Amino acid sequence: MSEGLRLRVHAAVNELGYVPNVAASRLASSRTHTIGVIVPTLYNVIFAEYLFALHEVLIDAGFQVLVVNSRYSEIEEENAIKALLGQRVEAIIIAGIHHTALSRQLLTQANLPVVETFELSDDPINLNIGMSQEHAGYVATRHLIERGFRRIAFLTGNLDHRAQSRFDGYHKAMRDADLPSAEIIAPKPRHSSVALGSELFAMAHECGNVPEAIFCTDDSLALGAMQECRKRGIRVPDDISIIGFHDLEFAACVSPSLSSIATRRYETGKLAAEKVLAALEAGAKPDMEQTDLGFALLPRESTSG
Amino acid sequence: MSEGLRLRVHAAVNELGYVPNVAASRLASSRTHTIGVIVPTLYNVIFAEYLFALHEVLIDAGFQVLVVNSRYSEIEEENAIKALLGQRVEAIIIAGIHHTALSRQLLTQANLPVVETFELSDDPINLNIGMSQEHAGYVATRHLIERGFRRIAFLTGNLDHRAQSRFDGYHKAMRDADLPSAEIIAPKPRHSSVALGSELFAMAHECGNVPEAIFCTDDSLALGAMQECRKRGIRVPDDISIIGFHDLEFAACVSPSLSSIATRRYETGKLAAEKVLAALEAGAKPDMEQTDLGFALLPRESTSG
DNA sequence: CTGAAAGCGCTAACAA
DNA sequence: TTGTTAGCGCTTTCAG
Repeated sequence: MSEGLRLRVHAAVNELGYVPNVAASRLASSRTHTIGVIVPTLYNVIFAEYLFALHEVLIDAGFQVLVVNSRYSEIEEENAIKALLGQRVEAIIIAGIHHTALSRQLLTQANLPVVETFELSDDPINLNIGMSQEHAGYVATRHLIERGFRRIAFLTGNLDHRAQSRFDGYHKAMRDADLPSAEIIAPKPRHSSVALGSELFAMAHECGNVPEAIFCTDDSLALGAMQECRKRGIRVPDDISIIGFHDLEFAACVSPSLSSIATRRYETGKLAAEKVLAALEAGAKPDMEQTDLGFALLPRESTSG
Repeated sequence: MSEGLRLRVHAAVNELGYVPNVAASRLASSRTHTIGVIVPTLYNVIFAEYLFALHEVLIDAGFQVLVVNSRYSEIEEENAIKALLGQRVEAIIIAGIHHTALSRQLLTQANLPVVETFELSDDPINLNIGMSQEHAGYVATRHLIERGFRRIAFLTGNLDHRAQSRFDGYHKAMRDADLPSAEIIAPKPRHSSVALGSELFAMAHECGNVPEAIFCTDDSLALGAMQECRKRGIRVPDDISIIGFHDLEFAACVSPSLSSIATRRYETGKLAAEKVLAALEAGAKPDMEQTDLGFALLPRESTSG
C-alpha cells in the first residue's frame, strides 16, 4: 500500500470516526485478548489494590480486563462466570475458593487458566495464590494473648469466607489458651468501614461489654473502634488494646499507630496476572499449582499497653 | 418444542458446559447490552460508590457494565473511548469534562447517549450531571475565613481537574477577602491517602510553615493531617482548624469530627444510569441536558476552634 | 504483495 | 409453531 493511500485512509478513519467492531474480530479470530476477573466487591481497598496490580500487568501485555463483582454471593458469582465464559475470556482470575458446584464445573470444563486468589484451597481448580486466613487470625490472636490479655473479643461487620476463617483462627487460639471467646458482630451483615467500627464498639460499650483487647477483621473497623474509644475516654493502648488486619495505608500513621497483619494483595494480583500470561504464552492450561504468599504480624502502639 | 426435548437440551447444555458466544450474538443482533464507564482510578472510594450505584441500576436492567480506568490521563481516556466504541457499547458514562479533541469527536459522532459526570461543563457533549467543584472550594474556604482565620492553606496530593477547580475556588475566596494564598502540595503527584495527608502536614510543619487553618482536597488527607497534628502535640481545632472534602464515611465519627463538603457521588451514578436507561428506552440520543446535583457544607468539630 | 472468498456462531426474517 | 437461510464485520486462507 502506498504511503499516500495509507495517509488518506487514516484521514478517512479519523473523519468518519471509524472504530473496528471487536465482536466481529473476536468471532473471526477466536481470540478475545480478554481476561475475566471476579471480585466480591469494589468497595474495598483490598480489591482496589489487587485490581490495580492485575491491570498494570495485563493491560501492558495487550489484554483487556473485564471486572465483574459478585457482591459476595455465590450465585451471582456463578452468573459472572457464565458471563465471562460467554465473552470467551482467555483466563479467569477469581477471588476466593468457595464456589457453587456448577461454577466449579464450568471453570474446570472451560479448559482455560483459572486462578483462585486470597485463600489457600485444599482442592484448587487450577492455579491458587493466597494465604492462610485462619493462620493469620490465629497469629493475631496469639499476639494479644502473649501480651497477657484474657478477655479478647473478635469484631466484624460480616462473615464472608475470609472473615470466617480469621474468626476460626481466633477461636482456635483462644481454645488453645483455654480462654473464652467473645464476639462483637454486626446484627446484620455490613461492609467494613470506620463508621461501622465506631458503631460496633459503641454498641459493645453500652452493653457494658468491653474486653481488654479486640481483634478487628479489618483496619477500618479498628480505626473506628479506636476513635470511639477516644470519644468515650478509653485510652488505647492503656485501657484497651486493638489489632486490625491488612495493614491498610493509614495503620502506620494514625495515632496511636495500629497493630495489624500485613497482607499482600498487590503481590497477589501481580503474580496472578503473571501466571496467567505465562500460561497463555505456553498455550496450554497450566498444571495445578499453589502459592502461599504469607502474611506478617506488625505490632505497633495500639497493642503495646 | 416438547417438554422432554427441552429437558434433554438443558441436560446437554449443563453436561457440555455450553455457554453462548456473546461475540456472535452481538454481531448478529447488533445489540450489545453493554454500557461503557470510564473513571480515572479505582483507588478512590468516591468512584467505588459511584460505580456501585451505576452497577445497581444497570445490572438490574439487564445491562453489562464495562469499566475502564484512564489513570487520570487524557490520552488513556481516548484509548478507553476507542476500546468502548469498538465494543459497541450502547452508551458511555465518563467522569470529567476534559477530553482530547479526538475523544470529543468520537463521542459526538458515535451518536449514542454520553453522560459526563462530577463536573459542570460549559459545553456538554450530551448529558452532564455534576456540581461546581470551584464553588464548593470557594464555600469551604469562606467557611474558614468566616471563622476568622487569615493564614489558610490548601493541601493536596495532585491537581487533577477537579482538585484544580477546588483550588481555583480557594484562590478566589482568598482573593475576595484580600488574603494571601498558601499551598501544601506534594512534590510529585500522589493519590490522596491518610498517609499522604500525614506526610504533607509533617513536611509543612518541619518547614515552620503551619497555617491557622487548612482546606484539604479530600477527607483522607484531612484525617492524615489531623493524626499528624496529634503526634506533634498540635490540637485540632484549638491550635489549627481543618476542613476536608467529600464527607467520607469516617468524617462524622472520627474524633474530633471532621468538617467537610458533602458531595453526591451515589446520586450522580444513580442518575447517570437512569438517564442512560431512559435514553436507550426512547431509542434516540437524548437532547443536551445539564443537572447540578450541588453539595453541602458540613461544619463539625475540626473547624470549631 | 494484493485481492477474493469462506466462515466464525449467532439472530432475525421469512417460509412452510 | 418449526425449520431454513442470509448476513452481521471481521480474520484467515488461498489464489492470483
